[in-house]
Amino acid sequence: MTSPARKPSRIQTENRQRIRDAALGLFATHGFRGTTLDQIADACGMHKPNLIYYYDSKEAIHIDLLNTLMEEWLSPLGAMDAEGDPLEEIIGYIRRKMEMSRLYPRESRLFANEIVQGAPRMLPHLESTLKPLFDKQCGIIATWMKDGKIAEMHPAHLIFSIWAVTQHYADFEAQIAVLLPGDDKRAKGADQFVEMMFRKVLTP
Amino acid sequence: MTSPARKPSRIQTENRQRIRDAALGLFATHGFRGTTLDQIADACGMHKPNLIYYYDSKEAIHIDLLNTLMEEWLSPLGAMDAEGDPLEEIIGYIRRKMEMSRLYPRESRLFANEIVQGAPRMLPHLESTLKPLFDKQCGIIATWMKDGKIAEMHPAHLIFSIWAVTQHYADFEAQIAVLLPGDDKRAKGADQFVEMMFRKVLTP
DNA sequence: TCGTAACTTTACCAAATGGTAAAAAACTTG
DNA sequence: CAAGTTTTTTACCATTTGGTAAAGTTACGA
Repeated sequence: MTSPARKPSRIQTENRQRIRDAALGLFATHGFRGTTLDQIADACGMHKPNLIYYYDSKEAIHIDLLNTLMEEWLSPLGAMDAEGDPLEEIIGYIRRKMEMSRLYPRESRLFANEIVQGAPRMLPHLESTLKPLFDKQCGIIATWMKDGKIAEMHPAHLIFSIWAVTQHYADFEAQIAVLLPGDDKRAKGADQFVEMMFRKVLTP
Repeated sequence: MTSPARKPSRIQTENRQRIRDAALGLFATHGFRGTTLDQIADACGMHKPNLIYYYDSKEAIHIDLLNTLMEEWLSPLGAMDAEGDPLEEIIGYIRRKMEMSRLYPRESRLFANEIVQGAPRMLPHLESTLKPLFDKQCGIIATWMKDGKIAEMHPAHLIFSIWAVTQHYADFEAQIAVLLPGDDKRAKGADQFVEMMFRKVLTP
């Protein structure tokens, strides 16, 4: 009873992408319930029933977005290499996370919304995809610590604090913009601060 | 044209509180648009029109919540005392923030939702209430640094990182629960990690 | 180029939702 | 306890919203 699953046409690929791009911005700033199909249709210059032609439902768009983006969102974590220099591997990870916060704030906020609200559509994905990767990288970090390459601490909480600090700049940008106006050197100052902070924490 | 503004009756005070309490939990987990008046009415055992008797609109409930809670939410920041011991003042602040993350996760998520979505109903309040306090406390921290009591760094980014790390435990609890199961000693481990981390960062 | 499959548009619908009107009930106070 | 005020309930409404039906249009391979 499953559909033939033929290769999607050029138009299909393009339009699905247009929909995802429009939906990403809207879901990120208004949340799932706060975004309407009409808004998405407007934002990508399509008509509402056309959306449903490409996606079964509003929820299907949301789920597809989460699934599509999760992979690349997590890729920097997996890039931490057990063979590399411990301190530089972690600092490199932090730099990439800061860069992502700046380049992809929509993605950051999409996940922030989802998880703040209890991850109703992502919990299984967290279990199956994030958890194993997380455990593996925690293991690598633990080894580095045992070998005395970096200071000893709870690896999981270390990763939490990296996520918290780096993503904060994307997720809470509205607040930061009020408290630290004059956006010129804000990003640079943030980068420098965060790197200094974690270097200090990680140095044995 | 303003109403007489008589002292609210006992029933009024009680019922407004009931409404706020129910709405807090719902707004925190489903966001503003994701929460319906019917849900709030259900959660506090009242009928929908009764809510409107006490609050002009759904938005009025939300705004009242934000305004009511902002004060106590920020109070620990203001409690940092210029006369106290610098390191212990900041660590004390961090401890209070961790405690609040544990005791009042609903409040934390309410603000997280609001700010992730661009603070549509709170921007003026951030400008008028948070900004002055923030600037003042940044000044105190800067003085401590100049006096060599704690390590030198950008005070604003220091506060951001404290907010990020402490609130992360409330706002992203769903994710943390997946990645670090066995909730027994989680809170204690988090407290110890965060305190260790900032002590290290702040020590000159 | 012709026929068919893929895609788009128009018109529509049922349910959900924020809110109102007004009657009924409960409480307060002289 | 009676009169007036506050609070609660019932019935209702207009709009919004996710989604459908089906006709119309375009793209594309034989």
